[in-house]
Amino acid sequence: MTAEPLASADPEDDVPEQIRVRREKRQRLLDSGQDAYPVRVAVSHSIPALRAAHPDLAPDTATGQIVAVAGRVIFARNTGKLCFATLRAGDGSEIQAMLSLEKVGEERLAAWKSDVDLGDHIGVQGEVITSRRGELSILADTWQLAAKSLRPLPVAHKPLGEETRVRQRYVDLIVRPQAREVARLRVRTVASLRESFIRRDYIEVETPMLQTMHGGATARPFVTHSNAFGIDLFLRIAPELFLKRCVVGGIDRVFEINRNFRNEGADSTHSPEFAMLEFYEAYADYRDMARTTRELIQEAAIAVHGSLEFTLMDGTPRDLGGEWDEVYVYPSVSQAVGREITPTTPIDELRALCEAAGIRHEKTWVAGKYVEELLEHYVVEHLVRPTFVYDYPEDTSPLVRAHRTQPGVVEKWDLYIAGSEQGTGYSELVDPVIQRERLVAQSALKAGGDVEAMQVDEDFLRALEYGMPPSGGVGVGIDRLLMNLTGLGIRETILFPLVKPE
RNA sequence: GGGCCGUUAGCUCAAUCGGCAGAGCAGCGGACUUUUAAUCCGCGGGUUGUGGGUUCGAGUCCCACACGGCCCA
Repeated sequence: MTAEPLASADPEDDVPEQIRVRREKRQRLLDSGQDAYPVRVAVSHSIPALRAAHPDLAPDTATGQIVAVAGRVIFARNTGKLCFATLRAGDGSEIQAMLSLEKVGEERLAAWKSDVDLGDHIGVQGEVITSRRGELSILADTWQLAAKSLRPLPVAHKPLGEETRVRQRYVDLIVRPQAREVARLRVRTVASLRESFIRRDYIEVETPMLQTMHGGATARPFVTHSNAFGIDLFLRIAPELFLKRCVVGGIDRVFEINRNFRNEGADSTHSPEFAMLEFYEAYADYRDMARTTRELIQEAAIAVHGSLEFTLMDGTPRDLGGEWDEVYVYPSVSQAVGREITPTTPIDELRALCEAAGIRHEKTWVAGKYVEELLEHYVVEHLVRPTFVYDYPEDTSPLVRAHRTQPGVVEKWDLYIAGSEQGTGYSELVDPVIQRERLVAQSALKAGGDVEAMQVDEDFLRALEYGMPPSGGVGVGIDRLLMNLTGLGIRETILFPLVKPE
């Protein structure tokens, strides 16, 4: 991949000065028989390993240990006969390289000054020492370029603009230690979830991302096309219907952590593609699932912060400890509006309450939708501690089982942390006849133009007809969970969020 | 979808009433054997998001578009 760029595509004189200078340095190296991108550079120790091996050497110590290390030059201070450079490794750890005239000789010192720029990867071999100021350093006997950087790094001490951070995450990762930390935090969170599931005898599965029917949630899907089958396919909006097929098949405890795609707006809390955890457990109900969900999140918090009480990156304290609060939809709305609201409250009355509260509404709404909006307006925004909100209206939850004692209510909870939705859990609807009725009703909405309504998935219904054991199911947004564990925006927790092309 | 704000050097940002487009860092040349955002001397670096318009003169005013941010729906 060494082809010269087309002159017309990238005229040499139309390139910023600093890039031109670096290209010239690369060419000069190649012309003199050196390699700007060698296939291999000797490394005997990682930077973090050396740091760990020498935690507190006294200033001006010579260890006698000869090592070879490599890293990216993120800082350089050249003096006449002694040069300093800070090398950074991928994990963010740093070590200083010192290049002296005495050790490397006149030619290599001059080459260092003329060839090496901030951002270059280099390798140095030499003795592990500490400088007079006590900085752990490699006093180089030799050095070589490991990879030439053709673009200047941004200023290390001014925060990079948000758009550049998102569009050029690789640069963000180079210059901002916190960006790398977030990437590692995500892995720790997901690993903790997996470990928690394994301890509970759950099995992880991967179900289709490309689906012939979209279902399992109400959301507008992305549509794509299969040339082989000659049909349109949907990118999944949820794995739910396949995970339930698993439970029918006898995978009694099943979970999946994977991407969902929803063809909807993108803002500071929504991404068109997002990571989702769903899990299902046979012979559990929604209360069992709430307990498991709390434990999973608490275990993740311990894995990430070492404690259930921690401070977010923006300084806000958060406490996920103990049992979590519980509230109930109809009683809490009743209390907020000052009169009893039930599943039989006339829709006109609910609409009037919404109007009185200044809630925007639409004529097509079912009664339960008004109740949920009142809930959101009066109750949810004030939930600070983690809270399970129980027992939702039946007409807004087509896949959920009816409450075992209360008519018009389903066995569903939403989990809120600091006022934002973190997850949802159900006692699943497993009666195939009722499920069919609900899906048929959904498809009628779809025929009426509702792009978010579900389709009648005959194969899913057939699976249910074989008999699905009573089960609980939960969905937890992974990106949301990371936001709740860190205080970051969604564009920070997702490494490469979707952005419009430049 | 609507409203408001923004887009200037590699990066972060200035530029008064419409009057020579600037700073810090980074870069280039020079000095310096213990620096930590080194210091000192000198020097370059711009299609001011794109396209129109007004004007003797536009980064600045007007229109359209693109991208981004905030608020509303």
